[in-house]
Amino acid sequence: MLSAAKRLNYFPQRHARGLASKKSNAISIVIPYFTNYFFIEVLQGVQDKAAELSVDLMLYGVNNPAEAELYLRRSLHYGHVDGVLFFSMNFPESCVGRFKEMGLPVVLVDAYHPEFDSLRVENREGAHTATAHLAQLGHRTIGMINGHLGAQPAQERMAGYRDALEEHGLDFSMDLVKAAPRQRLDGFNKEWGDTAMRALIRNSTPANHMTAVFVASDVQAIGAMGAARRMGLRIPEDIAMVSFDDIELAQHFELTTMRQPMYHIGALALAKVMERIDHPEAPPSVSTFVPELVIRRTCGAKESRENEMSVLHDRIQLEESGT
Amino acid sequence: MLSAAKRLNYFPQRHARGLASKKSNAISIVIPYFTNYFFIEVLQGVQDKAAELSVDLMLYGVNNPAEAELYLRRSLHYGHVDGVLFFSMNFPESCVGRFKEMGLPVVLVDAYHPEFDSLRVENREGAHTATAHLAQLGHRTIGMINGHLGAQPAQERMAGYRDALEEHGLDFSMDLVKAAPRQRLDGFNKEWGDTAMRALIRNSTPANHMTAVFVASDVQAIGAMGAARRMGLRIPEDIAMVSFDDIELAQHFELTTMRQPMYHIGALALAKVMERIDHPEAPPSVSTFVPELVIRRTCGAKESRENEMSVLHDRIQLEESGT
DNA sequence: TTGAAAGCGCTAACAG
DNA sequence: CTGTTAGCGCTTTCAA
Repeated sequence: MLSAAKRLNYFPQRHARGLASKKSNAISIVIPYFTNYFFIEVLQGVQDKAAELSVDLMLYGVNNPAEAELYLRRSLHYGHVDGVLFFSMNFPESCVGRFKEMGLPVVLVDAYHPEFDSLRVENREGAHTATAHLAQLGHRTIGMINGHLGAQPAQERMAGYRDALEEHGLDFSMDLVKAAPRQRLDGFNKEWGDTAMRALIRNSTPANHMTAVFVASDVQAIGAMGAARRMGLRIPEDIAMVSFDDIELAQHFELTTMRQPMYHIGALALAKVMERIDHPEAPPSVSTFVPELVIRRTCGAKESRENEMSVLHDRIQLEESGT
Repeated sequence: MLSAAKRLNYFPQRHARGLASKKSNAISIVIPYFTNYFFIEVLQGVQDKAAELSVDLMLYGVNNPAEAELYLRRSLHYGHVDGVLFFSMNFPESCVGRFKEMGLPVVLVDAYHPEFDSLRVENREGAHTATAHLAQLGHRTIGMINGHLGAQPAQERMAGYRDALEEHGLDFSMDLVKAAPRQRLDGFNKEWGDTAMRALIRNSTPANHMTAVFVASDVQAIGAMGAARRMGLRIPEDIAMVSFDDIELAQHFELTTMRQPMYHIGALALAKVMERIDHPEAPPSVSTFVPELVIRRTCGAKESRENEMSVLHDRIQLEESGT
């Protein structure tokens, strides 16, 4: 007879069920700066996948590194979450052991640790492609606007930039690289793009005339374009530019940029934790996304084969590697 | 002796505590389109306040009206949440009774219902101010680019637009209003801004020449500016424009716009649910924010007294009204 | 197969 | 004031 009552408008009580079954059907997501357009688009992917699988999402936005650790510990101890998605930050070494002991699944997004599943973007390769594109267009003095070097993506993108310069026999010099100081969003914001661009333009001498710049993110590129305009320089005629991310706005600004399948990354990240929950013993897997060059106006390459017509064709390499 | 063990690295188990105490220390937030810049900024406020008060946030992004109701019911039945923040949608009448019965606190943001706490933005008054500003600048034919009329803010903003026209002895005509069809983000997106602007410009005749437009949101305004530029019209010289929201990007585009204190709204919303949890019997309260005109470039008013210098001075009227 | 009983780890109410 | 105990509403296990 109880089952009869259950049939109609009955929902299990979450805490009771959680206590008894030791499962919560929720995932916590620890993410920096979700005010950043990049993360928004990733979040959308996570959210849609979560809805599809009916898992609840606990949102922890972290505004500084200390908070990240706090939220991780909370996710652990509360035991209220079946897994965690950890975004774009260095996973604190101090937490590795505890997560392993408790068997709490973690998937790192845009980050890496040998002990956990991860979902990486080939920042280095992407930056290389971007810079090489500029070099192939004939530019000999290519600057770079970067984020704070404490951020892993910033380091990787600089490495790729450097690779490309070397490959094309161009000199690398920190005079041409404007890395952000520690600041809001690790410098991945319009303001730093603006400031850095002005500095780059001021530094440019007739002897060493900068004609192109690789910008580590689209948001910075937007700021940089503003700065160039105000200083009377045209993009791409005076300074060619390629950036990174391909956020929604990139199209509006006609940015040539390295596309990251953000929505897709988010969705896959969620799918991965769920998978890991079901198969705790599988060896850590790493999925790698390689960003794609999308040619629009800012790079000055008129002839564009891929251009807007390019279908979003995520080249995903999935390599499962044993422990 | 147990208390000794508790002292060191002990965290209560969430579900056990929840079961026993019937409290979860979590709030669910039901929000549409969080991919919209407006909501992002609000969310940031909610999140920061939540961190401050150590409450957890369950994120439910709704992509269509049916989902909203689903998530509400889930929040209710699961009993896993101490309150809910409901954003910018019509609160389903079918849920009112159940929330009241269960005594689950709700606060509506940018929405209204007599039974619940709410936190409203004076859309109508804001739209009025925006349109009146244009009229005072001498414009006689002022168009409007709006979102989908099913959305409450869209209706209210149109009403305010209409008020201002009447007040200045100008004719209201649906020929001058481009309301979005039902679509992504209720038409509050760049694409609709673009489309609507083109339509408005095409419709403009020498006899009835549109010289200004009130745009219901900044994002749409960005699209609209693109359209105008492509059609060879200058903003503000050929078409003056004022929009709504004052998202971060508004500054970059030099939009004259109605500022809403989004971060503040988010933070206050969270504070309100917490307050309501502690005082379930207090009569529903409604807090009203009135948007402020921020004069930048797009309206063509060269002389700007307020301008960028205007301090963010949220005029908040708090009127507590009995049931 | 179906139904009763024993916890899950806490909090709250109660007794000492 | 401190220590003990009875549930909270489920799932799981075990007996019928």
